[in-house]
Amino acid sequence: MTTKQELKALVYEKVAQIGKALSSPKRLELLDLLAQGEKSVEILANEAGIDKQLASAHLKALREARLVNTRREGKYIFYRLSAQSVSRLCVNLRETAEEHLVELRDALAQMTSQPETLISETREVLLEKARKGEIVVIDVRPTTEFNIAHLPYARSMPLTEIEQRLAELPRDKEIVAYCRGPFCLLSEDAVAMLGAHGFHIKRMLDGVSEWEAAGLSLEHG
Amino acid sequence: MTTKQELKALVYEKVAQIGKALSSPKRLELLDLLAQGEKSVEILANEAGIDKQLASAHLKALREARLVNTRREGKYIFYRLSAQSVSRLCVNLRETAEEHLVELRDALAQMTSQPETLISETREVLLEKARKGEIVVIDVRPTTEFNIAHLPYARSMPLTEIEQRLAELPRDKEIVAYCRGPFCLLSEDAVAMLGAHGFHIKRMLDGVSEWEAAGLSLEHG
DNA sequence: TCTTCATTCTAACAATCATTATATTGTTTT
DNA sequence: AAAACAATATAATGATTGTTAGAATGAAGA
Repeated sequence: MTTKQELKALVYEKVAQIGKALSSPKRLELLDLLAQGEKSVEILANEAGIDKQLASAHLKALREARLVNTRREGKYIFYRLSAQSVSRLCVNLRETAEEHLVELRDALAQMTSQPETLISETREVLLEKARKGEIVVIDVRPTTEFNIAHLPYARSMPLTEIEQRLAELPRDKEIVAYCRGPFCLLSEDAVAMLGAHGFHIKRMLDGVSEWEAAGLSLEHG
Repeated sequence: MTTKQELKALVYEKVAQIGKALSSPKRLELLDLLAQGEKSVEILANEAGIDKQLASAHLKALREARLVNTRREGKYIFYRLSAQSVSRLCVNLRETAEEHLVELRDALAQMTSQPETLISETREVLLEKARKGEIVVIDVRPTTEFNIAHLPYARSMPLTEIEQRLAELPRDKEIVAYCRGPFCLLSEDAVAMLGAHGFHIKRMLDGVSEWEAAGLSLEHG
């Protein structure tokens, strides 16, 4: 028979298993990517900049912690977050890290070349401006990710296509770019590019996870 | 010069550091204890059932992740959570673990000898009943923890003192006991003891962290 | 100085990591 | 159907890191 004390130890062990899953930088990066929608191992490996078998090993750890699920489609295996609560936990972890670790805040500040291009409005104000058409919100992630979920009133404008599609963007309005979240560099690149072409471009750090974790709703499809 | 890619890796590394802090069962137990209020290393070691140098080592890891702070008072060094966001993160981690790991739910169910003594009301209903005096809420943690923070309308009735203080408890009303949280065994013991004496006793799994994380307010002092 | 509380150091052991090589599984071709 | 192929998964490796217990060191108070 298992004593209460042993059960208590077991219970903490299980929670620690989730903690362990969140204790590797690469796994956190994979989770951030998965928060954008389901992806195959190959895509995840490419986007995280690691090789396939390493990605597979990390994904196995995440699967054993039940943070992700899989689905087979032909040769490919698609991974996805097993629930929305997982992305909320990731956001919570990141926010707590940001709150407590100065080095993290410093590194994040260094990642933004032009801090003056960061928007300062609250999410609600931004949403209202977008609704009224006073600003144009562009989603610079790949189209597939946009199609799964995106911010209200956002227009899909993948970083890879921006230069060919400059004509679609207004020159008299402020443009706000966003991407996968505060650690993603896509919107940073978009700001550099559109800024060089003379647009009024700013960026926001939220991705869909952060937006949703703040209690705001997304658009799908 | 550090490239953007290196900064990105650094940033994930820092978040993973928080994850690492949360990846050991003993550290999670220490955090749960600290969520009740500040405690010295010796007290923490005793309550977690480990020796001082091990407690000290784990606390060092938590301190390096900036999840806890210290304060010296004479010979003693008191540790405390560095912010309320830390206990919220712990609750979030535990809830996500509970949601995803069946083994955890099973173990938790086994920890409760009499599942029928678990209350089923929502927090709001319980609060209202306590306000009206329809039930008596008892806090079975040590008095020091009660004094730092406790649930509204709760009465301090440490497990160690219950048997001497039976006369203070009503026999015609439902009594609801709570302790440090869902993994704590104090309220379970209180139910066994008061049940044996013929009281209408139930327990709730919330501790002060869970209560507060649910957006409800606590009483202090 | 002696006692108590806490930390640090050390060393053994266990767990985790990235890498390389090999195996599995399902698809396509013949 | 068998063979070749592509996408993942697993196994084995050495390097690194984490855990733990014991002994030694610090720091404060009596």
